[in-house]
Parts: sequence; structure tokens; C-alpha cells
Amino acid sequence: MSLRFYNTLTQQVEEFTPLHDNVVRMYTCGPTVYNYVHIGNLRTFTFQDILRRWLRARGYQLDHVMNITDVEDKIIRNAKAENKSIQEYTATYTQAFLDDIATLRLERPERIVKATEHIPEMVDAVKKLEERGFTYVSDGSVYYSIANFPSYGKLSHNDFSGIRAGARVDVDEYDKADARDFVLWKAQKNGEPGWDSALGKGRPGWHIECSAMAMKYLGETLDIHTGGVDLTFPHHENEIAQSEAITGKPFVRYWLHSEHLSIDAQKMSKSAGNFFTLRDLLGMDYTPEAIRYLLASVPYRKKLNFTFEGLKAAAASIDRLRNYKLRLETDKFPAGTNSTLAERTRTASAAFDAALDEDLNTAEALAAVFEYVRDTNTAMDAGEFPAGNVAEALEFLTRFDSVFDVLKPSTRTGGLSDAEVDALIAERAAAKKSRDFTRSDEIRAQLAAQGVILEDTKEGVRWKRS
RNA sequence: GGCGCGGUAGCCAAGUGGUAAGGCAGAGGUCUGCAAAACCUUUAUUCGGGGGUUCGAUUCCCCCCCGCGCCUCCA
Repeated sequence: MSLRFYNTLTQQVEEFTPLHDNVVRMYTCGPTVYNYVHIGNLRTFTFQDILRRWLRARGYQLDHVMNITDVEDKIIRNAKAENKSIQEYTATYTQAFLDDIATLRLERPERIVKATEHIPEMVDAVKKLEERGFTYVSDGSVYYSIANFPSYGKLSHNDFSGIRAGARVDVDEYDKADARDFVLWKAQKNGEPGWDSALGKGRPGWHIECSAMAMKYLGETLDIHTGGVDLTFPHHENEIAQSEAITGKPFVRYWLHSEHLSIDAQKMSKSAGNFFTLRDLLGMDYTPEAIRYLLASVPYRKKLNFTFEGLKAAAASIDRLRNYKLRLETDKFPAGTNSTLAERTRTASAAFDAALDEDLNTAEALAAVFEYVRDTNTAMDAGEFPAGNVAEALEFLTRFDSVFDVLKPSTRTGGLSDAEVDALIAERAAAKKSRDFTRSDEIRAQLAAQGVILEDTKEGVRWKRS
């Protein structure tokens, strides 16, 4: 039993151990808060959530930092268009992001840090690069000279040995194809926000944010750095170039990148306009759990093609698991304990663990759960599932749900109270007893219309909310 | 062009040098007053195509075809 992850740096699946003690120091590139995040963004954050939960399940403690990029070209442009301050504009979308990840049951990283609150650290990092000879100044802006960092390209596995030094531009949204050097500090221009600093009045480049904040909180060498594959180059490559030029030490030990969510076989992206936000899908009455399940069920290094059929399938899968749990909790089981079944539970649990240990293979982990569900349902149907095995089955479900977190229905406002439901069920039972099936079906339909599903079993009626 | 990922049943998708997990959907059936739930049967002689290695390849090697991503902002 050892945890293994695919490391982009080495292009291999490697055994994972933290550098210090039992604490995993992890950094995640968070959102740029210029708009609502879409479900493609949320796929990556869901992957990180599964990673967090599994690391903890395996006994590690976490020190996880996520940044919020709250100053950047698009933010400046959009805020200006809406006649708002940067702070005012980003506050809206920062809160929306926090709300969205909470809706999807994504755990909050131990620290969520904002770029604009770490300007001094970034300036300091740039100064250190300057002292070590990795920078040059042009038009008041400070650039990183990658010609001075020979191992540039080791993460993205690109060969930059033929690169020309000196070509540079000073905006995030480049318009020169041959630019390779990147900006560390942007001199203030007409009307843009700027901070006074030893580098002159200006604002930080995107890449230096992450280097400065990651090292401030997590030290010079991190255990894990995650992000979407699109950040591998140039963003993460640049983080390495900055951080390692400053410290002379390896910046990150394990780089984990999650594949994109696509739609109609194309990458979902804001610039392409082919995206759904979480709010869009919730507005279509899909549940957060179904969305979470869909995003989590495809292993993170595999492209996930988003379809509504897939989303419905996810919801159906959750229903199957919830029905199973309800059955465990409400059926009457014969007395005793079955050692063969107990062994079956252990096998399933071990398979679940092994699947997640191997680079978070969520698809295989789910298969282990569903095989177990089918086998034990069969045993229950045959009356061969004793009461003494119920607890272990529920424990296994709990372990599953500690990672996937989809069993508990999201609370809905309104609807019938439990007492009202019970009263109607009692009325229906009376109708059934007098073989008034018209009335009993009427009540069942009435409840169904209000989101309450009845199931008649040998032991009586059980119900659930849809 | 460079780098990277992928092509497995209607859809999603796991997987291994030894004969194809799981979920969803579909069809039939058992159970039920009817449902629901559950279960059973059924759905890929086959894993993009062609060579090669091997007793044996979906799994290893070579070539080719197709899709996607990064190489400029982007999870």
C-alpha cells in the first residue's frame, strides 16, 4: 500500500512521500476572478478535492495553499468597463467562486491567498532575481531572461536551447509570436492600477505571484503543485524558473496536472464561449452531487467530454448507491454474521483503496463499490445477508463517501415535512388495507409530485426524497 | 513543425502478455394490486488500421490514420 502519482516532471508514475514529516505541502493555482468559473475549471478543483481527501484518508496532514489572482489584464479591463474598482469587481467573483466550490462540496484549502495582498513578497522575489542576474529592464518593466536558466523547459519537455534572448512584451495577452521572456513587474501605464515599490510604480506579472506566495507559505520546496494541463507551459515552467533561480533548490517534487473537460470534443473555455457554469446547470435542475460525481468519476488525467447524458447517468448512479444505503438502513435482516460476506467487504474495500492509491483511479474505485453493491444486494434478495454484516457495509459506504461525497442529498427549500409525509403514508396504508388502490395511488402520486418517492417492501413502506 | 494526451460495446469508462471491470441507456424476465427498489438473462469472438516479436497481444515494438490540448491569456 503506497500512494503513487503521475509526475509531469519525470513523466512517470512515482511513489509519493512528503519531504517533511507527515505533512503534505501543496499548492494549487486557483482562479482568476474576472468572471464566474465554469465546470471545466471546476473539474480541476474537483480533482484537487479528491486528492486532498485521499491524502488525508491515507493518514497525511495537509498544508494546502490556493491563490486567487485578483489583478490581471482582463480584470482591469472588465472593472473599468463596469466602472468599478478592482477590489469591488473581484470581490463579487471571489465570493462566487467560494460559493461554487462549497456547493460542489470541495474542501477549502487551508489557506486561500490573494495576489493583491502579497505585493511586497512579489517585489522581494523580483529583487532577488535581479540580484542574481536573471532580469533586465525595458520601458520600466522588469523581465525574466530565460537564457540564464539552462534547464528551462524541463517541465513541459520543450527544447528552448535555440531561443533568442531579448524579445519581450509586457502584457499577459501577448501579440508577438516569438516572445519567450516573460514579465515579472509591469510598469504602470495609463490609468492602470499600480503599487509603489523598489521596482517603480507598477503591478506584478502573473507568474511571480505563484512563486512568491507558494514559497512564503510552504517553503522553498513543495511536495505537490497542481493545476490544469494548460498551465504546464508557460505558467508552471516559469514558476520553476523563478523559484529555482532564487533558491537554487528544486521548487516542486510532484507536479500533478489534470486534463481538460471538453464539450463537443473541444476544450471548454471562456474565450471559446462553449461553457456552462455551475449556476447554469443548477438552473437546469441538475444537482450538485450529480455534477460532482460526473467530474470525479473520470480519472483526472483523462479528458472528460461533458454531455447531459453523462450528467443524467451520474445522477442515476448516485440513486443506485443511495437506494442501497437506504436498504441497509431500513431492511430487516436475519440474525447472525456471515464470514464470507465479511471477507467480501474487506476485498471490496481493499480494491477501492488500491485503485485510489494508484494515481487516483476513481473509475476503478467506483467499480469496486458497484461490484460490492450488486453482490450484497443479491445476497439480501436471497435472505443471506445477516444483520451482523450491515455495519461493515455501511462503513465501506462511509469510506467511499468520505472521498466522493455524493450520498447526502443537497438540502432543498420548501416541500413537505417528515411528519406530513408520514401522515400521508399512514393514510395510504389505510387505503391499501381496504384495497382502495385508486386512493393509495393518488397519494403516492401526490407525494412523488412533491419529491417524495415511496417504496413498498416486505417490512412496510420506506420513502426517500428525490 | 515541436511537445503532450487519447482512439475499448448506443454513451461514459477500467484494465492486463493468457484470453474484455464498472456505470448509464436498451430488450426480455422474476418479484409487486400496480409501481418503486432489487436481482437474473441479454448487449464488444473483440479493444482505430497494418505489420512485427511471442506458444499467445487489446496489452510490447514499428509504421500509418483520426481526435484533442499546449507551444500568446486560459483549470
